[in-house]
Amino acid sequence: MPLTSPLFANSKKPLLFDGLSEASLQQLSSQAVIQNHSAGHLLLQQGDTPEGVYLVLEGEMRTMRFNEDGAEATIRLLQAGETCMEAVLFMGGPSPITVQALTACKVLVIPAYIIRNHVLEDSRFALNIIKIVTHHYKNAMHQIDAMNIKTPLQRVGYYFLEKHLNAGHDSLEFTLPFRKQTIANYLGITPETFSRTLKQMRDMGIDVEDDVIRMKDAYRLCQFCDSDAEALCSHASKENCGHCIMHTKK
Amino acid sequence: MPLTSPLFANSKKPLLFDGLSEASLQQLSSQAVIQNHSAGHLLLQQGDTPEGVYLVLEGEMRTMRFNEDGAEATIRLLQAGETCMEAVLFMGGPSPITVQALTACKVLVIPAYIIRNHVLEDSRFALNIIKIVTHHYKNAMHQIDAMNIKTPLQRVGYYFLEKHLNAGHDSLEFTLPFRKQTIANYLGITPETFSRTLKQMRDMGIDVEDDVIRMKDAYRLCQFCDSDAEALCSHASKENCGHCIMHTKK
DNA sequence: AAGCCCACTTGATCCGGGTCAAGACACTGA
DNA sequence: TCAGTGTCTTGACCCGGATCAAGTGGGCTT
Repeated sequence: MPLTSPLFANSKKPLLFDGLSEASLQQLSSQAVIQNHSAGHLLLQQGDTPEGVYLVLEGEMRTMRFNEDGAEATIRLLQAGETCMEAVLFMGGPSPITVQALTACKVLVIPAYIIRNHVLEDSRFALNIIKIVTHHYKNAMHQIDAMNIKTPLQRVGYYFLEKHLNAGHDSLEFTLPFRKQTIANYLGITPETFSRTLKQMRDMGIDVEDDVIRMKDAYRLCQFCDSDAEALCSHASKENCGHCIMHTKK
Repeated sequence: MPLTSPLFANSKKPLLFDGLSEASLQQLSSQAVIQNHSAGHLLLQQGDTPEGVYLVLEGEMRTMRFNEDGAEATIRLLQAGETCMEAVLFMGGPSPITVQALTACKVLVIPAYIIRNHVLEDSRFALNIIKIVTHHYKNAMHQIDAMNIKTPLQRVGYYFLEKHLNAGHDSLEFTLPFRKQTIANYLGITPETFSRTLKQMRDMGIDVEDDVIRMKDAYRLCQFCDSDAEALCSHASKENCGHCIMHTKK
């Protein structure tokens, strides 16, 4: 299963492989296999030994944690082109997370021992792993303070702001990448509360029609900005944009 | 500032330096400096560019995130021998976290460029970084599901279980490593709720006297176990310990 | 077209943890 | 010895989001 094949036609090349030599890619892909899973299937459960890194080729997946009493917390939501379990392979011990297919999925599995060996052999690959894990960690920190100190409106607002910046600051429209109840769980709120929060959004000039979000102007989400989002904002460099909460507070 | 000096007399050698050659340690320490900070001082604020990795030599620190309205969420609590900012250096962009001295502190600072270069030169160092960051990430995931799905009693119980396993399963006593309000904030609850939760603990045979926790027997915390804690439990290998919730549920 | 399913919305109620306020207790220093 | 200070505890109240329940509407099958 050569990684040079047009596997990533529909998505950008995974960061995991960024800047690697052909030989390096060969070695990584030598033992990789493709799996197909149906919606809802659990690829790996909390407590299991992880078999390797999963790269989503098609479909949607999520990583999560289960409670004894059945409650669940979503850690990450993955789309095609994204990987998971890179971090878990280096934690030692059983997997702290469960991996679930949200829709029918096609995934590429790179065995654990290949990954672990390759880190020591290719320093660029090691750097890629570090970058990916730190990125996940950053998101996790956002989740933590969201749960801790933010109201549902702020959580949804920040989530929207990320999607908005991702679509380009000047686009007044973006689409929710997952089902609403999936996003709600990721944000640590119930679908009911999410729905009620969307109503508040409408009162703030942010129109919600099914999964399409339309803003009256590009600054409607500025009140949810923080220093991390600001770093992604194309208007932030203009010294004082006059909108962003980062600039208006004294 | 040679890292081979008796800097770590009071604590175990940091994982960051584990298995490194003398030459490698030399290179890392060549530009390192020692700083002293008083209690409450902010070594680095959200949005700043991180200067390097902080290694706590003496005292206590924490990493956290601030809200616009002043609320704060603790990400990590650090004691002597622990490091922070390794992850942030590889995230790109400004620091998403604030670093604060909880008590008077002595810290060793290793400049960012030294760390970033060294990852590419010493694969063992890269592996250490990966292990540290994944470990932080694992803790972050625990925090996320704790905020999401656990009651205060469960959060405190799990925190206690970790400390208990850390002190050795057969020790019936352990000490809270930080002030109660500090731990409360880390767990995402108020000091009042933490205090009330401790009262519930007493009813469950777990005595709390100031910062010393005494259990009637070694199995009082088993109900808070999960697959991650189980991996650290010396009694888990006995097929079915008959206490742990992991074994008693069908 | 009818019936069903599913995602989402809306309404009504409830309760857990936050908030505010006061009290208990240890430690400090004059 | 006795204020003064800070941490922790306890009590009373309140509110926001979870929960439970019902309603809406689109898409599917038969």
